[in-house]
Amino acid sequence: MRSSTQTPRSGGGGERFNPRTTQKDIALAAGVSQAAVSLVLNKSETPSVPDATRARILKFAGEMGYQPHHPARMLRRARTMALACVVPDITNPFYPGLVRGVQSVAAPAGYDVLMFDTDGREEGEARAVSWLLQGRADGVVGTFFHLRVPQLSTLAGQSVPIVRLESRYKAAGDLPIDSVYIDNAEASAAMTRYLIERGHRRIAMILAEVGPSRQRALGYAAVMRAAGLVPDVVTDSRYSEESGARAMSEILARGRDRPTAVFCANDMLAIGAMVSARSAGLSVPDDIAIAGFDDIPAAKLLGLTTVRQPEFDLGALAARTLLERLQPGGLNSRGQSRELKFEVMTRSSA
Amino acid sequence: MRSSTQTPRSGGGGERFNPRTTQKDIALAAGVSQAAVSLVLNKSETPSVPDATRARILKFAGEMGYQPHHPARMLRRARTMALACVVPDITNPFYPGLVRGVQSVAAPAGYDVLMFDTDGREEGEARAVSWLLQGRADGVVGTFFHLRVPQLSTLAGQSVPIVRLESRYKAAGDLPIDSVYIDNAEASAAMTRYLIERGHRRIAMILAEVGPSRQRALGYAAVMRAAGLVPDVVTDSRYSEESGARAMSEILARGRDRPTAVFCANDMLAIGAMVSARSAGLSVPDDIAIAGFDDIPAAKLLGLTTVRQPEFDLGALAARTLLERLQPGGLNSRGQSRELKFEVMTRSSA
DNA sequence: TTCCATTAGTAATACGTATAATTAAAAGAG
DNA sequence: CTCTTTTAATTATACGTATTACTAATGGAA
Repeated sequence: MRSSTQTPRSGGGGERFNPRTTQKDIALAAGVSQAAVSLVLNKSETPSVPDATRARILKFAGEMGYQPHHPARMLRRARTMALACVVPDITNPFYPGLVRGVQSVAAPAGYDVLMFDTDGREEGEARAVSWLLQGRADGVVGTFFHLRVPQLSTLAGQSVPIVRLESRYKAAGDLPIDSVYIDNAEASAAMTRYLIERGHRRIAMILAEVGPSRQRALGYAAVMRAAGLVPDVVTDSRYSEESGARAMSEILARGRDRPTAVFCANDMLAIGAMVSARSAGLSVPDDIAIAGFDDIPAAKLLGLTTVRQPEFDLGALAARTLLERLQPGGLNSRGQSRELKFEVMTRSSA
Repeated sequence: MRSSTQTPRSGGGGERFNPRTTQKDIALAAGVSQAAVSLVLNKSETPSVPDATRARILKFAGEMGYQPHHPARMLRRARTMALACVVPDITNPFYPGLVRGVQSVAAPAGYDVLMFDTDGREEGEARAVSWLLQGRADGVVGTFFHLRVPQLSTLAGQSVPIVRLESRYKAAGDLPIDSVYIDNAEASAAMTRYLIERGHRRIAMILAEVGPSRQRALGYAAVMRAAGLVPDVVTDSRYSEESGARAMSEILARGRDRPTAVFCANDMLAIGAMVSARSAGLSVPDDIAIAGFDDIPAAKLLGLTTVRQPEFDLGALAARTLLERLQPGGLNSRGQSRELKFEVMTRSSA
């Protein structure tokens, strides 16, 4: 019999790292089989294990600091207990808000939240999909600017439910792809009406190339035309401060017949526009009014008039929808599209 | 022989979900063993597999849309290819910045980034540790307000390297626990000197109970005393806007002999303080000057004088440190403490 | 005594992958 | 023609867990 000291397999080179405690180790210590350990650790009632043995196993598990090995569990249970959030840009404070909403529902249900940043580009979204195809999450909350249902169907076809953050109602399909949204066109229309009420006639809109800009532009243009005004749209590439500043400079470069109000497709653009206008020596809102979309935390601080999108609630609703899908049989129903309400937040910038 | 249609095991109940393609499926299709498939897919040169077979395997893998099963890989390789970020509060924009820094290094190296929110409470930090003990990440970048090295050593003892975000130089220990920091006491001293230079004599400081407040208070108090002034500290519970507003109300309630400047332990507190001062009818900086710490994006927009902490670079440095640790033999060296430089950003609020 | 039910477990297997150990066949050396 | 080497693979195993199917021992009923 070899020496029975407690150092299982520490190499000769001064290793000071303990190997992880497994169910096998506990089984050995308690003189039972690994299966017995697994039963005791997982089931609250174990008919086949008497209380004495049960207690012994639990005692050793505690003493040896047992922690279940997550990767092994994922493999065995075919469940990762994780939900993924696919977002275009974590830097945009709208998305951390969304993620918190997801977390607020996921955490109590025992789910982790993973984040994947697509950078708003098609290639990034494609990478997100193949990343998810590797079985990393049980469900996805995602903002996809480029991919449509066909490209997402590979994922949904692998029984990974998806909830998209959309900009309008989406008809149901066969696959477990749901959506949550606020009516972006109507929200945009409401903001445009507000600006017109405030007496503005020349109202420009700054858009980005992708994402919800299309719906937001639709509502704006409809109201403008209905009021006998001419829509005036400037499109820059991204939803960033830089894009907003650039678009605003372009607008200001027009000189005297420039608009009296600028409605930006999101708050990041609006902040960029504000900074640009101020550094051109203009006062907001006296010389030029500015409005945004999303109501990120900074909007309140800056007095930015904007459309409040309930990002936390959208995230929470999306997560709840996913959890329903993950119940037994939850994958069989058709896609749902769930609407939440927006609110026009009137502040000092318009 | 049973029917050999391509529908492996679709239940009778109208299932429309494909099972995932595994190496075994490819092996079957290509008429080789699973091991051959694994070799071809993982090694760029396979002496034992001729080019023809290799090509056939790759062709089938492509056609069948093979994606490696991440959980199985984690189990087999004993590597998760993920780094964890443990943060007190994702809502504080300092931390998304840190996370982006981590991602900027992790992603090119093939690592995912997981986020865990401790809510700044000891219990949350403990939960983070046991979560990590389940083998979910290969390394950790963490901000721990409560846990000290002994509590973290279980993790480090499991060969999970840790990089702490610290507020000062930390002496090396035996375990693979490193730290990155800016000299918080010195940064705080610099800001205090700046406020004194600007003519302030009655300077208060708003602190939170935990975290870097101690070091920041130290630098402030030292400079105040050296200038023959009396340190004046108000401590609230958290690093939040609400705490800042509450502390500021308390200060303003003092009436006429209130301070002329308030230095807040971070920007969230400072923003709360600003809002509170303004809603009390005071002008910033004319009636009361306000300074913060961190330089979150909103600080620039609001004109908040603050200490710039290079959060992105801190995250990137932390991630690089982890990746070094994850190289073979990287766990054997002693803990390092790496310093980055701060900068006092003077804006309109002070 | 024989049979069955209960008690208290254990052995075996599967999840998908990576890799070490092994082998069968073909090619070349002597 | 035999022996060795190379080629082209295969088989077996392990990672840690969960679960199904099985078994050995005991106790009581008929």
